[in-house]
Amino acid sequence: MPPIQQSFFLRVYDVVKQIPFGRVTSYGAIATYLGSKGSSRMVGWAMNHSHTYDPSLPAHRVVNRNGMLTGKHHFGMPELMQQLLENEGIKVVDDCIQNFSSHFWDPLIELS
DNA sequence: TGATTGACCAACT
DNA sequence: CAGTTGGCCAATC
Repeated sequence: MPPIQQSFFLRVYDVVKQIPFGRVTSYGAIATYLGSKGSSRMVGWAMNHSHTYDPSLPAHRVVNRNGMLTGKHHFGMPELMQQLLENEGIKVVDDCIQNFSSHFWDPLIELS
């Protein structure tokens, strides 16, 4: 799939949309896939307004590099993010995804 | 129109 | 070993 030659923003959304069910990825992985690992902060910012652009974006499948649900507080209800992840078969304990490596979905590999 | 910030990450002190 | 800093891009103050 040819990468969308749009703003950083839209490319982030494009990647997030392609995250498979029951899988998760990290901000840094997305940023690296887009070519700039330094812009991982941007990814987070983009997700902040993700619902404004497209409410259907699976933002709950994007966590930080440690598998910690740092952005859970942005889902309206902090419990919602964990709820959605567990609904996909992902175990979350203390805001951390258990067996994170197994659920990790790397756009660098999967979208190569 | 400059300065600040943001759901991050890695490197450096 | 923990706290700080630089980096990246876009939006808000």
